[in-house]
Amino acid sequence: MAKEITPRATDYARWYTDVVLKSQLADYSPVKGCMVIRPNGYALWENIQKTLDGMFKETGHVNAYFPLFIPKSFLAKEAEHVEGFAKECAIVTHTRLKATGESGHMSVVPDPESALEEELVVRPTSETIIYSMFAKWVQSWRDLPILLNQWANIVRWEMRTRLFLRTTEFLWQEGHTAHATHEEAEEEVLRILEIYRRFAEDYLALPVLTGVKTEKEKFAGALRTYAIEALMQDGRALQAGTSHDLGQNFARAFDVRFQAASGGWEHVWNTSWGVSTRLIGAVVMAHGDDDGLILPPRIAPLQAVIVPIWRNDEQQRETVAAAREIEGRLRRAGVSVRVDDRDSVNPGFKYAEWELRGVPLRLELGPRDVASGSVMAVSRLDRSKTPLPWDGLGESVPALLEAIQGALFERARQRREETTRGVDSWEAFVAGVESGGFLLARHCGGTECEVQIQDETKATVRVIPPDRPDDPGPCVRCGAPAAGRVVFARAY
RNA sequence: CGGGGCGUGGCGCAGCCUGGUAGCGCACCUGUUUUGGGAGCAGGUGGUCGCCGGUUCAAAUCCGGCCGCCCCGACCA
Repeated sequence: MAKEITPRATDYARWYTDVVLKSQLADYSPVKGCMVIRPNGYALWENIQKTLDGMFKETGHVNAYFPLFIPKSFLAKEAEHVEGFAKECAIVTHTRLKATGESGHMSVVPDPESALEEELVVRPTSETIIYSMFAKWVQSWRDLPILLNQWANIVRWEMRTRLFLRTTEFLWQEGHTAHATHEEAEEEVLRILEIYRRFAEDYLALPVLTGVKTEKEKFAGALRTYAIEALMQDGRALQAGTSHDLGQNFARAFDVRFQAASGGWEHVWNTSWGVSTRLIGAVVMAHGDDDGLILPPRIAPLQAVIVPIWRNDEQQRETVAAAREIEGRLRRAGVSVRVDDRDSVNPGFKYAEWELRGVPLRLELGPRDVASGSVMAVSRLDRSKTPLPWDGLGESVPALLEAIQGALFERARQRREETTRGVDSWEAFVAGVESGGFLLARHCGGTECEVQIQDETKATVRVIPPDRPDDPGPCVRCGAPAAGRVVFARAY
């Protein structure tokens, strides 16, 4: 049929692209590297936003909005930050176009008269512009902490892009805070990391490892970067969220100072943290199958679809009426549900279409079910069927949805457990990288050695686990003494 | 930036080598029979063949130039 999806086993990358396009999460745009997030995809993002936004607000954060354009000079103020982002900034040089050419061959070019005195960078991230404002707003220790978040779009001119996982423009949230002490900032960074972990696991059903990034992998300008790392079905890791302890690096660059209770002037301690629309890609890759998306019920825009089935006009009236009645009950029970009563396609087509879109639960309602006062619930996970009596649907359906949520997480967790293992020799390491998954290996901590490993195997240190047990031994690559193990994998 | 592939109805492709009425599948429209796993039959709509130029009586096809996109690598959430 027209909706064929490349099987995962044939070509995982193509499978991913097929699923994203065919389930109508997104489409390619006329501009290279950019994508259109279609209603199916945007609804997912809205659910992600709603939940995370609530978690941020519960922990005292407030939303604000800073401009898209940043003075070019700002990017140069923090040494490591320039290094990290200079190569991928879009830059605005003119403020208007002018028409050229003759009729029939008209074109537009930047009007040389309108060249900007100071060119503007389209934000690749907002530390610089936000901390320039903090400098203005902070005077006293009483002004701290500042706990801000913004929902925004940003632009990073990457060389190679992939739907949701890496696009030129993407949507994200970026939290930015300022604190009086390093301890307080570090607490904040860990609080957010925990929010990310909880969100990934409890809502996206994505088991994640948390930990610290190495010097090589940390955010440009940070003292230290924490991250959550998820594992995709093909055995590659995906960084799903980061939380940075920025120390006083930006505070010094932008002169964000406050007068302490003791009277002296001190620089603030900043943190920044973010997750992006990449999370949608993570959900697709972690849970989907050869029939399409599988969405975790807690963030699925549509949790259940009711498919009435009929053979004649009378049955059609009967089953559709019953479907509407059930739809009403489920809505009152807080379930996101709709009836698919289209007469233009047959039930089999509807099954395939809703499976492609990842709706967790299908409720089939034919004459037999109407006669018995029940519906046939079919799980998107494994197509297992459960007949449910109409009485009690307000409880049985939410219970089934929760069961699917749990099973989805458990399945992903098992996949990770099965492909997470310790390796001690370089041979085992190389072979392990090839077969995918997380490798627990000793590493000396040297950046050069880490680069060497990446060059040779494409694997990188994903995280250094927190509170890792002492497990001294030789570095898996260079043999130098290592205190313990870190997590390696090939990553997206 | 390096390597590979591709631009032909909405989508996926054939035709190009060897120039001569633009074709197939899906989708779409109409009718009809269907409807518990992607329906059958009949009839239909829709294309300046990526763009510019050249050769020729004649170009989707041959030649030159340009543009764009996708995939693989280095950079990255």
